[in-house]
Amino acid sequence: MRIVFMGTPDFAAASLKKLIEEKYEIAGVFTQPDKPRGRGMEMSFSPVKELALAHDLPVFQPEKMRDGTALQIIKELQPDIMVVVAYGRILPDDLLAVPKYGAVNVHGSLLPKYRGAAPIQWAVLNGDEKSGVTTMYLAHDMDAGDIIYREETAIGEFETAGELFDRLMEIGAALLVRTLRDIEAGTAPRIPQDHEQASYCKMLDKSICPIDWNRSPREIVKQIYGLQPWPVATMELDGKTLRVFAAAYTELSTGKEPGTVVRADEAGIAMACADGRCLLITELQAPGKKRMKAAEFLRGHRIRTE
RNA sequence: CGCGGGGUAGAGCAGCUGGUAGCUCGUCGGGCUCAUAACCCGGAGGUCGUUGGUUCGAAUCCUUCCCCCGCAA
Repeated sequence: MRIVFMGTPDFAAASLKKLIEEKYEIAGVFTQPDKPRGRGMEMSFSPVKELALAHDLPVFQPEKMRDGTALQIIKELQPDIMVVVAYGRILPDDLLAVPKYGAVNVHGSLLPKYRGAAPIQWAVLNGDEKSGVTTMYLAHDMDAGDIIYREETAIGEFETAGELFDRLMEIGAALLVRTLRDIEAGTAPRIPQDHEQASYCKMLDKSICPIDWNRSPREIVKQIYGLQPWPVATMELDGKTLRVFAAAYTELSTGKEPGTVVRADEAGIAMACADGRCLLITELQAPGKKRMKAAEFLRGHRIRTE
């Protein structure tokens, strides 16, 4: 199997790494163009590019997918199949049609649920009990191709999207290998998606960070853990915006308005939520500071409780 | 030179309109109590990130560099 791999972030790099370990022939690697990023705006390579370079694989970073250059490159590389994992680009149909076996994709959700940009985070944000990975053939519509394999995994009550991400990318890498093996052997299934059941998720942005204390403790917990490592849930306290990293349930109840600080001690900062229930904030970060336990934060910050 | 915040005792912070370093917690010793993350008394612990400068004198003003953090991607 001669493969052209397309991907950009860590999630994709995990799959590429697996393919390399499994001795697949990688004809070329596509990844997003280098961009200045990080503090100081220094140029940096994508995780996929770093990995590809470390293994002397040819790297391609076309700015545009539809001006013919990408198609030309693919044709010259003559892949049997294309593997696309979180590449960050919509691929034109003529490109997908080049390889004999077409193009397969690893997606971080149990399709047809959560098509789109941030499926893993949304599974956590919505409080789902389980998530998973799907391998499928790429089709014209985003994440709508025929399913090959799916593998489920349970989501921990206090698992962050980042942690689930790490788990799914390993599961995805293994599932990808199995998928490729069976495609080559001709035994891979091809199951059309039930488009009626499809749901789409939006890309995350900071507008969903502020915590709405009128929601239930569990909804807020899921918001806190689903928005890590980025963009991180926030709360207002003494006019400052604190980033919230961890919370715990508590039996404490109150008659106070949602958003009121009910108690602040070693255990954490108890905030009033919906229906008189409370949520204990246990780890946070103040502007310009690093993240710390609520108990540590309280040593230097007097908080009024009501 | 992308923008901004910060580096003060083990931890979290105050002091920063210049004049011999302070608070909370922890820690150590003692006391009190049937008892407690309780309370009281006392102690230890700091080259105030680094370099140079201004000054009679700098944590506090200016300068060099290092590190941490947020925005932006």
